[in-house]
Amino acid sequence: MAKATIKDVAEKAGVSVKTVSRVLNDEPRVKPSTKEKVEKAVAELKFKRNPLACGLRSNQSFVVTLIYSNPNPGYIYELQNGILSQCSKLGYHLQLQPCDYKDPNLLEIIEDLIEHTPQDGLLLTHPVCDNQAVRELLVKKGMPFARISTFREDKNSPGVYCNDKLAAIEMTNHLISLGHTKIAFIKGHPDFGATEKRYLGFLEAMKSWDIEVNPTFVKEGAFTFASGEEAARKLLIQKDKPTAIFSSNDYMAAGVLKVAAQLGINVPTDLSVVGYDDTPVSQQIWPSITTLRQPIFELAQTAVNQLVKKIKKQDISEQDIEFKCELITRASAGPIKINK
Amino acid sequence: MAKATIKDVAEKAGVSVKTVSRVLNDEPRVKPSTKEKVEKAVAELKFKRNPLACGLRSNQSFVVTLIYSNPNPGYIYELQNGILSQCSKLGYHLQLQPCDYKDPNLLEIIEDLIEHTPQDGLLLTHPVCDNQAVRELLVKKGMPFARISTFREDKNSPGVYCNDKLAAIEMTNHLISLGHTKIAFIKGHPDFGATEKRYLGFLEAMKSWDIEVNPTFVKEGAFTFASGEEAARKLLIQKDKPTAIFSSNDYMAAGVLKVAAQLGINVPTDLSVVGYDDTPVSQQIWPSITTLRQPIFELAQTAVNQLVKKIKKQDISEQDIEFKCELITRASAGPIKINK
DNA sequence: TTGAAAGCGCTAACAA
DNA sequence: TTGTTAGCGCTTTCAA
Repeated sequence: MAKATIKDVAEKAGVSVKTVSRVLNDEPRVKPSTKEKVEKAVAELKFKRNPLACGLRSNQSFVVTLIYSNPNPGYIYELQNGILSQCSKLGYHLQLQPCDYKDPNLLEIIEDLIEHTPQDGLLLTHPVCDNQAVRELLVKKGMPFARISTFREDKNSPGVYCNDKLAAIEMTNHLISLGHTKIAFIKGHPDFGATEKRYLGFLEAMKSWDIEVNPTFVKEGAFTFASGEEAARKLLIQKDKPTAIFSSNDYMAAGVLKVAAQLGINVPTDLSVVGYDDTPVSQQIWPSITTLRQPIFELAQTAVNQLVKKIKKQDISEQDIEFKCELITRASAGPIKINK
Repeated sequence: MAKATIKDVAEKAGVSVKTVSRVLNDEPRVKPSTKEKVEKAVAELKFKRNPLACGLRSNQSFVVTLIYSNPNPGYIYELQNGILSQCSKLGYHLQLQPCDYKDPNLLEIIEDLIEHTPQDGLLLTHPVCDNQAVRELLVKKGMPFARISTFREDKNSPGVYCNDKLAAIEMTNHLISLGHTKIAFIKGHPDFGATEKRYLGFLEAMKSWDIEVNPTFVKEGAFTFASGEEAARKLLIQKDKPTAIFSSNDYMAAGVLKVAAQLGINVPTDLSVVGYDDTPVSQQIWPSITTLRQPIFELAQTAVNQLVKKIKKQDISEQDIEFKCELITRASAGPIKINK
C-alpha cells in the first residue's frame, strides 16, 4: 500500500490539489461543502501530509530543538515529557541538543546547529538561556526561542520560570513555623541563577520574622551530594549548631543526611533538613526529604506554547510567565525539640 | 545571507549539480581532481545539504525513533546520550516516543507512528522490544529496528543486551567472598525479563558454592522503593535473619536501607545490602550502595550502529551483542561479622 | 472560491 | 567520468 498523496485526495474529492492544500492548512475562503468533501477523502484514504515535503516547500520543519546542559536526569526527563506532550498537540517534533554550558565553543555549536539543521525554534533551559551571547546570536539570526527556568528577563524572547525566591520564603516560613530559629542555609552553585534567588528568599523570610541569620550558618555549596556533605560537616561540628538546615537542592540535602547519620544526629528529632527540586532521591532516602517541587511538566508545556506563538508571529500576551513551587512535606523536617 | 544550495556549489566548482551530489554521497566514479574542487567549494560556501530535500527525494529521513516505556529517568537519560552521540556521528537524528508498555493501544500507536512520521528505523527498549506483536508488526511493515536491553532473541532484528545472569552471579559471589551465606534475594517486577535472569544468576551462584537458599529469604518485589521496603520488613523481622540482601535494583535496595535504619540494624556491619543498575540514588544515599552498572551509553551506541546497518541493508555480523555489567563496590556491603 | 503552473533542494534514471 | 532531465509531495504565486 503506497501512501496516499495529496493528489490522490484531490482526485477522490474531485477538486484540485490546491484546494486540498487549503483545507489542510485551514485557510479561509473554502466553501464549507468543498471542505467537507475533502475532509471525507482525507479520512477515507487515511491521508497524512508528508512533513518533509511541507517543510521543503514552505521552509518550515515543525521541529523545535531543546538545548540543555543540566546534570539532573530527573529534571530533563520530566521536561522532555512536558515538551513532547505539547509538541504532539501542536504538530511539532522535538530534537535534542545536549551541551556543556561552559564549553568555550558553545556559541559556534549553536550557530552551526541553527545554520544547518532545519528547525523552527529553540527551547533553552538554564543556564544556557541566561547566556547573553547566545541570546544575542539567536536574535541576530532571527531564530525564535523560548527560555525555560530562566533568571534573566529578555524583551526579545518569551520565558517561563518558577518563583524561586517565593518558594524559598515559603520553605523558610515552614521551618520557622515548626519552631526553628537557628536555621542554616547551604547555597547552590554560583553559576546558576537559582542559587541567588533561593538564598534571597531565605534571607527575606528570616528578616520578616526578625530572626537574625548567623553568618556561620551560611555555607557555599555546588548542588552536589559531596558539597552538601562538606557544608554539613562544617555546620554540625560547630559548638552552636543549627536545628534546621535548608539545602538549595535535594542532592545536597542527601549529603547532609549522610553526615547527620554519621555524627549520630537524628533527623528530624535533633535536626530538620529540607531540600529543593523534588528530585527522585528525596523519596528514595530515609528520612524522605521535605522539599519544593517545580511544576516542570507544566513549565515545559507552556514554554512550547510560547515558542510556537513566537514561531507563528502571534501575539505573546505575557513575555515571562511565572509558576509557583509546591511545598512537599516529608519526614526530614519536624518541630523543634522543646527540652533541648 | 541565504543558505548555499547544491546549485551554488556546482557553479562555484564549475561542475554540474549531479557531480556535486555524487561527491556528497561518496559515490564511486568521480575523478579525484573533480572531487577536490567540489569539496573546496563546499567548504568555502559552508554548504550543508538540506536534509528535508534529501529525505523527500530519496525517501529517507535520517531519523530514528526511540520507543521507551521505562520509569527510570537516569536510564533513559544515559540511553539518549549514547544514542545521540552515535547518531550525530552517522548523520542521524533522534525522535522520541515515550509510551506505556501496558497500553492496550500500543500496537496502534506504533502503527500510526510508522505510517505517518518519516523515519528510517526504530530503537526499542525493554520491555517494549520483548513484545512479540510489536516485533511482528514492524517486520510486516518492513520497518528496520534494533532491540536494547532485550531478553528475547529474534532472528529478524539485531539487539544489544547486558548479561544479567552473569552479573548476578558476580554479585552473589562477591557477597559470598565477604563471608555471607545467609543471603536474601528480592526479585523485580515479573513483567521485566531482567527479573528472572537476575534471580537465576543468584541461584546459580549459590548452587555453585553449595549454599542452600532459604525459601523464606526470597521475596517478590516490583522494582519500587516501597516494594523493597515491604520485602525488607518481612525479611528482617524473621527470627533467622539474613546477613546480606541482594535487591534486584537500587530503588528496592534504598527501601531496604530505610527499614534497616528503622529497625536499628547497622549497614554494613550487621547487614550487607546490594543493588543493581547504579541508579543515581545509589551514590546519594548513606551508606552508598554496592551495585552493578550496565554500560548503557555503549549499549546505546552499539544499538544505533546495528540499526543503521539494518537500515542500509548491510551485513550484521552478530545479531545479538552482549555486554557485561561492572561491579561497583560502595559502602553498603562488607565482610560478615565474626562474633555474631 | 478555485485552479494551473512553478519550484523548494535534492537525487534517480538515463544519456553522453 | 560527467551532465541532463524529471520529479519526490507539497505550498506559493498568480490567474480565473
